[in-house]
Amino acid sequence: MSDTPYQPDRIEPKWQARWAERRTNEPDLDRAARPFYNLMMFPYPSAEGLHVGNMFAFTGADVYGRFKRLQGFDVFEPIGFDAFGIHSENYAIKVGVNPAVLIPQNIENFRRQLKRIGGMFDWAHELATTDPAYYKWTQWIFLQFYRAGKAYRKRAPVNWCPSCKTVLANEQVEAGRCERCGAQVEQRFLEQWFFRITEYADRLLADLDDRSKMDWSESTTTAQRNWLGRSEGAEIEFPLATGGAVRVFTTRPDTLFGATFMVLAPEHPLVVEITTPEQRAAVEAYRAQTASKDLIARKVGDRDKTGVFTGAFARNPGTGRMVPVWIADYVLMEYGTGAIMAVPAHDERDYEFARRFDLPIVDAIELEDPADRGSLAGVLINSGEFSGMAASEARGAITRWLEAAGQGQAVVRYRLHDWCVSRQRYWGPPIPIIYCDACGPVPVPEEDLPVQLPLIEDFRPDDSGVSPLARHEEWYYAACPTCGRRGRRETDVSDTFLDSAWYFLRYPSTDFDDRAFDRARTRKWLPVTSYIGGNEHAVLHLLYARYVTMVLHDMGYLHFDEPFRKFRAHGLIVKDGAKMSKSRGNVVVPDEYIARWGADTFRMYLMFLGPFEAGGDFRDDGLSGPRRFLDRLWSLVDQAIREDAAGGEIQHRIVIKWHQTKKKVAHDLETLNYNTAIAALMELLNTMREANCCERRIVEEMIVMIAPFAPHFAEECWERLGHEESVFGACWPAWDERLTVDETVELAVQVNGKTRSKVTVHRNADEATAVAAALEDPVARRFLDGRDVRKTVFVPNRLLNLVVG
RNA sequence: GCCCGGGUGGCGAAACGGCAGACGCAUGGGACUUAAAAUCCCUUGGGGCGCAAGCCCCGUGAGGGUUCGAAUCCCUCCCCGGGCACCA
Repeated sequence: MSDTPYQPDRIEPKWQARWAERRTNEPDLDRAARPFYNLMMFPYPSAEGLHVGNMFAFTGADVYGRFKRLQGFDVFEPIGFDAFGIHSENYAIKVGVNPAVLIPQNIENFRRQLKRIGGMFDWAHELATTDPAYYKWTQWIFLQFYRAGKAYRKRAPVNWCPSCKTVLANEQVEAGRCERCGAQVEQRFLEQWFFRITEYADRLLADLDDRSKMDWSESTTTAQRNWLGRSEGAEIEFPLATGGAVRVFTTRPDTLFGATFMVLAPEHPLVVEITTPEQRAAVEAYRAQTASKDLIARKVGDRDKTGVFTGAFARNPGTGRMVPVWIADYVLMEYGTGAIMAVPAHDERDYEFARRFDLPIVDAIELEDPADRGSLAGVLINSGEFSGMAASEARGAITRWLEAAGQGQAVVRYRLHDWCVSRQRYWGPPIPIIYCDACGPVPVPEEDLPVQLPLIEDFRPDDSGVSPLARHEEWYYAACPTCGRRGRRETDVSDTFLDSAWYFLRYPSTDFDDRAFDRARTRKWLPVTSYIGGNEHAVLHLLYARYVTMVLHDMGYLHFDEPFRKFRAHGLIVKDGAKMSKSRGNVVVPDEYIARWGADTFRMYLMFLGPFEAGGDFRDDGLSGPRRFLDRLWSLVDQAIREDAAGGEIQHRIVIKWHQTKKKVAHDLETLNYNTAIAALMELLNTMREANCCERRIVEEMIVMIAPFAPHFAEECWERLGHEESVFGACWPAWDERLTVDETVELAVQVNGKTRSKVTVHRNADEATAVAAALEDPVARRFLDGRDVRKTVFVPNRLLNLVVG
């Protein structure tokens, strides 16, 4: 009889259609017995379509979900689209088509691609952040924050292009210039909305160490810790000669006696007050110069120290001496108190500044290594009563001394800033606030949500200096919800990161339009069981999602305060050793590969090319290996059906390999070591072929084990093997622990640490038995060369090391 | 500058401190073919000895260290990728 060849073109559409028809991938969200929420970071639907990096990430997450399903969990694997934001808006501006028209086309294309790779997505719960039914609730969340006092308005700098007369996002500033017109970008101050995330800094930090709440990749928690940037130190008052005082923050109170001058941020409010008349002109000029630099240039630009003396002096509370007060742009208003005590002897930046302006440098610590100015170690000198004390001890001692004198206190600072959620853009959810001349800012009543983003023809920013939304008068003017008089809508939209900070809460409840998340559904499915995504979101997205969850928990909406029980970051895919980019011309277009090889082979290859959490190198010539494997496995299924060899005697070594493989594949899937799981399956197949074995029990279990990687292939083989139900209704094969080990083992025999021979002994043979076997082995004897064995090192079932003199 | 990853055959990569190079790609050779493709079998880290079975030496970015034993642990350094970046 002639066998059917493996034809992915035929079976992949067949199974995709059947999954949709039979709702194979839609768990019963209300009655699931063993819920498992398998989440992956939803994509931004670009015009280019899914790239190979997305495919890699989604496939890896899908493999895990399918594995959990085979282990008997009710897996909910939703997908959606993060479709608002600057990328879409810029692209829309470039091609001159409204994003509201473009985005649905892109989503349609993404949906097609996601179906094509065979993801186990529950399409019944798809969402898009641009859908009014979704952003209604994004706006609702904003209002909850506003009511709870967690959203507030403040003036904050933005990048301003004086030529285009518009606000620029950081991405639109290139080397200090507007990416469109090339004009020098400036800072402008606008009233913007902020979320008080800093209030939660200590909790966001503390949970990172709580394994019961967060099983996360170490690299990700480290990134968050650094971003939160906790530092312990002191605030110290330096009394001004003219009255009042400058408060500084320092992490090094032990260096107080070395503070020979002070520096304020140029925008520090005290500057105007303290500047002497002689210095006024210079100070004003410097302040103007700083303001003209854009936000990025100031931070990243050239680091030559600049600054101006204010003419004022303040008293160092340690030494009692008067020190000059300067302003300089290396001191940032948004950190600490916006002012520092400068200790040039023990801080690299202060040192540079002192050298540049010829300011005094006084050692406060005897350094062991004078080159290492910032060292925390050493003994205090020139420090009055503290001289002779270890620096580590002095940090607390000087702080306590200042506290007693009412001139300072211990404080903890974070580098985390409050979250600016305002965007002066078109393509986002309008912030649901109406400004009324009589009542001030008034929240839009919840029953009036969503505040729909109007479809306007001219969505581009123009030189009028106002948001495109403000030009749309019938939208812009709205009745004040409090007094009914004519008010103006907020024209800022909210940050895309707010959309993505809660989407996982929405998925299980997309079928409810009267609540953001249903209480029972949420209780059943959340927090998320497993979350997989890129480490590029290690800080912003993951931190904002944690924060929003915590706030909603504290308001009583959620029963948990950490959203992602387990998080794993996938690696990066490069092509032929280099990062993919259009300019290099090495971008992999996944559709072409899928068309040529089939989705299953493509998935297998992506999972095989390297460890999932490390990523790997995509090579065109790598796909043939996994494809050959599937072809051979297909033939083995044919053979199993043809010969119907079931229940017969199986060679012992095959039995061992079989059970070892089941154990290893399960373990490797759990730890996301997909590449070695596939290798183990290849080994088992090779063993079967060598022995010409097509035992049905083994073949069937191989099909179940390959199913997470090659779901269409597995379904088709499963059907051909006579099963009517989906292979995903099967159970993950159990293994017998006793059969994963052989009764005899090969022991490596080393002489003086070098492997020289092998001996076969019984499993768990003791040392005496092993030594006896080794001493009889001719090869080992040759190396012993008649010398006495002085010592032996024995590792049961592994090796024996004979040490001779 | 700081913080994370990495550096192993021709290539992608394996390896609880215990036989380095599993698995795959690509080589080279052979079988089957009129032929090619596909398929199947064998070969393949480098160097050396041997007619042969086989044997020896070297080898995981560099240099030190710990250990009976190091790709793996420790120290110093070099290179690559990613992130943060004047955070007091």
